[in-house]
Amino acid sequence: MDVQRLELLRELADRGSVTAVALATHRTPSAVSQQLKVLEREAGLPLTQRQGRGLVLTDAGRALARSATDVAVSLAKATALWDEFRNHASGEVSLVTFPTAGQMLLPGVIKQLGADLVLNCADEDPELSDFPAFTAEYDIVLAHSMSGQLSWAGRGLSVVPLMTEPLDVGLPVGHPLADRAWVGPRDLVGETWIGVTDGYPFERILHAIEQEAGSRLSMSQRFADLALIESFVIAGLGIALVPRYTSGGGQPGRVVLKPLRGVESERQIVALMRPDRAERLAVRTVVEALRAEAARVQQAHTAP
Amino acid sequence: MDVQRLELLRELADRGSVTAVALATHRTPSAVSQQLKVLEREAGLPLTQRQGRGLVLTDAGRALARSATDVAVSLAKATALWDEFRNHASGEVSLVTFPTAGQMLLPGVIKQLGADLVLNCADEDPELSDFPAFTAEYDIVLAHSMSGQLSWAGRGLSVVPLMTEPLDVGLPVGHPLADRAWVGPRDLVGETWIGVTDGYPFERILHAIEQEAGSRLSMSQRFADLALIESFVIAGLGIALVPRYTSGGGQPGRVVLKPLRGVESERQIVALMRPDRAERLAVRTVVEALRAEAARVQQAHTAP
DNA sequence: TGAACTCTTTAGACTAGCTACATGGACGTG
DNA sequence: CACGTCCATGTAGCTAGTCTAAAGAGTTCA
Repeated sequence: MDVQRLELLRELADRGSVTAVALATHRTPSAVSQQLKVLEREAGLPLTQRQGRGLVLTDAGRALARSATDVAVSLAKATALWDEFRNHASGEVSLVTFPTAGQMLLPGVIKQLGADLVLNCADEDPELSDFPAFTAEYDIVLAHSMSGQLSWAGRGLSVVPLMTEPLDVGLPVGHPLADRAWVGPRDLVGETWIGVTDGYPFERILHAIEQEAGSRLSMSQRFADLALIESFVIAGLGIALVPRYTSGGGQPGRVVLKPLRGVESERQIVALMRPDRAERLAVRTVVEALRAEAARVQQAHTAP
Repeated sequence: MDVQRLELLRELADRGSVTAVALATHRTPSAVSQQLKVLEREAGLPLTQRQGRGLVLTDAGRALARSATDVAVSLAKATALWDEFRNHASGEVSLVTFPTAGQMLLPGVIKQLGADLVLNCADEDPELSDFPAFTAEYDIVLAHSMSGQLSWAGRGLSVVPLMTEPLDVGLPVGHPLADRAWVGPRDLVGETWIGVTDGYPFERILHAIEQEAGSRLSMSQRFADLALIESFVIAGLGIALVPRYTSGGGQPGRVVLKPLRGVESERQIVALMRPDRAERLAVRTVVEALRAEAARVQQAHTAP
């Protein structure tokens, strides 16, 4: 029984097609197909079956793929162990982030890391994204969710919480509410809102405000990009929900933030990983740096 | 990083020499040496070092070998899983026992097992043996110890308790104590004992009796083989400690057994295994059969 | 029906790991 | 102190397993 073949099965479970697995593992589809066939012959029972022009796993195949994860985890632990003996987090780590978290955390993280650890970052628009799917492609996926609502639980992924970021109400300078210490749902009725694109997680909070205030909010625009939203707020075209630590990325200091009370208004920022990749020393080092940086950012905002 | 190579390192940790590893894995010493060299180059740090004409592991090597066990365990779990899917415990299982346990349990166990599971048994004299060492060679090692005193704990082995067997005092027919319901340490002063070979675990109990009774026991002979001891008891040459369920293997019914009170007098019979081998479905099946048979034997002795 | 896509088959090349044999220290002995 | 023995390691060549490349077979969609 061979680990490489098991790994291939696991990749197939994650990626869903032989071609995708081949692409990901730098092989030809033929090689993958052959190896899966050998595995199946060794197992003595069908692990895959054709469906249309694609290939899907049988129950047995899925079960085996799941236990292949355990193998990968213990293997990763072993390599991590010897990396620790050399104290030297080797290799490259890839990471995807949604824009605001990247802007908030990554510059500080990269400064923390040593020269022999290369961190390759990319960003993806969060509205469109199925965060867990990215774990196949990247070592670390920075994801966000509303508090409590962990949509990716129970998928067999490692989840490391990094920070909880409050979502404030962003107002233009000179707005009637701008000299208040905080605002509540009832204060916000009648305002024009700059909303987020459908499916974006902030939406839930806007709905909660409507619920509390007992009337619908008027939504003039829908954007995904925070800097764009802020520019509209600054121009006096409406108010918006804005993550507290990330605000001001575009034009610093020109949006007035007011804490929102009466509605739970915060987002969780977490790192999502495949369990085996989470064991790599290099990955663990980056995650630790992310946590440290997140704590630093949070500290910097609460201290003054 | 390759699992096979890790496995080799683990074997080296267990067996202590390249030649032994080669022998055990059906390879030439050269092949083993080459693979270890590759592993060392991959690891980037020395895993072994020469000592005299042999080879010993460095600290890093030992640590890595330990984590190799985890890999082997998860791999064994995976193969066990697919054996379960076929419901078919495949292959051969090897087992060593000390004579009395074998006589008590093995015939019943082998009857329980299906035809497609081959159980290869061997026996070893317990007095001489370092039980854990046998786990390198055999899948299952039947071992015994006095209650509580588990000499093999913490060596990273799987231990499955099978039964606790009382150790009674064996008397010849017509002995003055033969009509008593039980005997205590003070009853035994002045008797001539047939003892066990030095280092044999029963010895502890004899010492405890001496302690309780406050005088030394006179020990006329020292044997390892139970049938031999019993033949001496039957001949009226002395009395002896005899495991209750195993007694009478030679000449049934001619030794009178009396429970011993006032001194804890029992032995634990356990199955010892390497953790990875313990995961194999075939091995688990045999262990289960052993437990069932042990329970049956114990039942048969307590019911009437 | 044919174009596009996916998996599989086949044939051939390459490479990793094995054996066989030779080499070089370390230990024990006459 | 030289000799045989034991153990690990180099070297050369072979084999088996795994890859690529190219053709084939089945499915989907226009």
